[in-house]
Amino acid sequence: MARTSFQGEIPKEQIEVCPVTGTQNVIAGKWKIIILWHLKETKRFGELQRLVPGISKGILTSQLRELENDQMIRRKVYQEVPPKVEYSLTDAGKSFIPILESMGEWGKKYAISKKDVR
Amino acid sequence: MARTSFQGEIPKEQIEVCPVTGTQNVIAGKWKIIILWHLKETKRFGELQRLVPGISKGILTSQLRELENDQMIRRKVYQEVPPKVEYSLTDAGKSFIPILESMGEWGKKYAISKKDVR
DNA sequence: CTGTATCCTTGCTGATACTG
DNA sequence: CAGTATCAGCAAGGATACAG
Repeated sequence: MARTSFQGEIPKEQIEVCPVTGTQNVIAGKWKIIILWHLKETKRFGELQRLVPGISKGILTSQLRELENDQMIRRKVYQEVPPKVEYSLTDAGKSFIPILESMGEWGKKYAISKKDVR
Repeated sequence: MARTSFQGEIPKEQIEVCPVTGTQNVIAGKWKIIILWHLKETKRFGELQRLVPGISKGILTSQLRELENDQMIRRKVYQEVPPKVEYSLTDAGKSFIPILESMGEWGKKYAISKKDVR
């Protein structure tokens, strides 16, 4: 299968040169973009897991935690039994949605049917 | 150091749900965004290596090849001695620049000074 | 239901040496 | 100058079992 991943963090000097790097550091993570996409509407943990097929609870948790640390999403816990947790976008997260939309539009035009060529 | 990487490719089904995924598959790669950024102007291999501190020839080559396969950049070889190779953006690549600019703007506002918190 | 803890696997990154 | 080939290391992703 084609490789599209990356590992490690980009040095800070690069952020000066190319501010996009800072953004990249936030959205890097295999599922973060998809998660943000779905969180345009507030969703519960279980919903997210269902919406993102193939993701395990552990990974979903870690991605959510990182997004939370980056202040992209908010985590609201309802003290009930059974537990209920809702995730929603922060202002920063919301402000990123237009970029996701742009990326989606671009992807429809250019990124489809290019895979499996290598 | 904080982790921001990811590994593996996102399943195709997800592309239907979230077209951004296709875009993500193209720009994922530790240095691809920086490379595209610099390629707003045509550059030679050596220039790129100098502009992106810390990247090795091997990695730079592989990232360039993947971008080429994804038809984001064009590779022009001058049959000379010593060899000369120029890289430039394709139309698809150029059309992605505005998104990079948006990401840069967003990054300046939201992505700075959030690191090293985890 | 929503996690946490642990271990394992994958494969990208990066370095080095070599080539046209 | 612009690569290619090879190898090693390690971080991220993933699975499973357990917990509040």
